Amino acid sequence: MKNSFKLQVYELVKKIPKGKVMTYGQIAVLAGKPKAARAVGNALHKNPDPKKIPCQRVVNQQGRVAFHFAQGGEEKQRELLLKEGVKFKDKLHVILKSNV
DNA sequence: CACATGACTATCC
DNA sequence: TGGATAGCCATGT
Repeated sequence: MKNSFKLQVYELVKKIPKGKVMTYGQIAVLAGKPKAARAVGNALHKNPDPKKIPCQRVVNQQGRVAFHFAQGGEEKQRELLLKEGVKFKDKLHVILKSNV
């Protein structure tokens, strides 16, 4: 296994542009498995390179951030994302799309 | 190889 | 609208 599904997830996550966030489902689709959102989260859960993988830019369908389990400073990451241009609806909820 | 686990999503009540 | 349940997929033991 050289190109495991999770490896693709890492690549996709690392390719997330600054000031933007991706949902697990979206990443799963890009990886080729629209239903593998769980596997995506699992892949990030292993997170071999949390310093290189902006898992904080990866949120769930609700827009809820997941870095609660990531590098440990959720508030710090929140400010970091805010600096990048990511707007937060709430402390743990980012604005994915203005779908009102 | 089979079972158990997990940072999800969609559907139902 | 919100909580609970079921379904799907990959990884690790």
